[in-house]
Amino acid sequence: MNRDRQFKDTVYEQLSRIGKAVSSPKRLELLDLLCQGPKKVEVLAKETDLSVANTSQHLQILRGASLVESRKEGLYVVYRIADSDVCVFFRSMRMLAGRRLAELELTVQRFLKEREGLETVDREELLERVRHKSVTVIDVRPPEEYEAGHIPGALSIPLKKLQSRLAEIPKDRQIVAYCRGPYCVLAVKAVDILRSQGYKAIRLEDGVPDWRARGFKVATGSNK
Amino acid sequence: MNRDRQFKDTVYEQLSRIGKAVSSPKRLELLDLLCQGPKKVEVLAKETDLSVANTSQHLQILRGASLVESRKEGLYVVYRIADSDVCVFFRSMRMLAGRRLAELELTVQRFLKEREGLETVDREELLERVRHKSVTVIDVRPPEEYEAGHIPGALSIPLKKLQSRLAEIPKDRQIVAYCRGPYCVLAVKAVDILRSQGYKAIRLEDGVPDWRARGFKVATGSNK
DNA sequence: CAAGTAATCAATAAGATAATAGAATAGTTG
DNA sequence: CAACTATTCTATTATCTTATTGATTACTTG
Repeated sequence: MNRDRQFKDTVYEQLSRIGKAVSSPKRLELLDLLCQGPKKVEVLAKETDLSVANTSQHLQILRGASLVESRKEGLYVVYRIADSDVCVFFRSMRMLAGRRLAELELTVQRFLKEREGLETVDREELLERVRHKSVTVIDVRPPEEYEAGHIPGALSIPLKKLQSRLAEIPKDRQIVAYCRGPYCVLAVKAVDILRSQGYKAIRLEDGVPDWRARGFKVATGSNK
Repeated sequence: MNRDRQFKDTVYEQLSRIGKAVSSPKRLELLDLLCQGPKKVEVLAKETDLSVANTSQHLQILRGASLVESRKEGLYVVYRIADSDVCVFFRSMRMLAGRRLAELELTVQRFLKEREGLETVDREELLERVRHKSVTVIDVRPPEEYEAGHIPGALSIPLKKLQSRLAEIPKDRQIVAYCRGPYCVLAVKAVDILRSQGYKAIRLEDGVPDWRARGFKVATGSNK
């Protein structure tokens, strides 16, 4: 029955290729970023605080596991998620971690929740309001990510430009800011800024992958 | 902006605990087995062809990632999945691998499919027949796994006992054998044996976790 | 076609991981 | 309470991983 053992070893060896790919914190960060849209190596390196060489190596490991693909575009190499299933998988991993790892919840509580004053908004309710456009939604991610996919009706106001573009935001309506997902800090900061300016602002934890996973439509392209 | 970096590092570090846990082939095999039901260390060691000491270590790593739990029961330590979400996650990983990794598909084709003569049964159709009990379903896993959860109406006939219990299986009906899932060899062997004895037997790729994931009921306990 | 740029490759050192074997522990049974 | 059993712990070795650095490749652009 040695043939069975060999078969099993090969099968689980293959499965573990996916596991190995997602066993490094930096590769998970890269994957999370790529779930927001395609990106050049340089950008990924900057976002993750890695050297370009190191980023490149991690990306090749992800590519080896068929989780991402790369294509030379002009002077740059652009990496992208190989299949939307990869984002679904990443999300299921993120949610499992969120539910099972107490330390993770704690880290987030300390960093994000304290700033928002632990506001308890009903998420489903908030999503409904976003869906029915009864609130002003702003997407504070970099513009390329907005273009790659955003919540329909959302305004693209990257965090970096927020201060200078406050005039575009109505002061009398409820503002909802979102970014890459529950572990992204952009929307948290946006809410900080908006509130200090007297806006009624709130953060939506979900990112575009979460929005999509709920079966809601995602818009692409610039808002002109 | 160093505080942000620290936060991100902590978050992805946490996420990677799950990734590290599923980055070893042997741990994946253990997880797959535990998704079939709770098991003693000894049994897990035998099933995976690992030494007991080595098995114990791997199990502790899985426990460190909160994927499994252990409890001393009499003379033995019994390990079990910590939460059914873990099986859902494992399944999503298995399916991602199945879809993305060509080598995996190839390995399975070579080992399993050739024996079944590459029979092309419509899986949905087969599941329907199993669901409506218009076929005789046999569960060829060890009895403990059957007791921990099985397809309603299935007969428990462990592969080891199949030869001696052929009399219990009606010869005029279609027989469907299932085991742990798509990468388990038990049902393949059962079908081999049954066919050689003149039965109209076929293998169902799905295991109990897949059955459950489709929203179908799972029965527990022995069949008396 | 030379200079410049983005990405990758190669070599290394530090650190983590896995299997093994033997010792130790905790609990059970005679 | 001594012998036994299942599991875990410890130490060791061999094997991977990761980050770093500097060199190299593949393109583009002047």
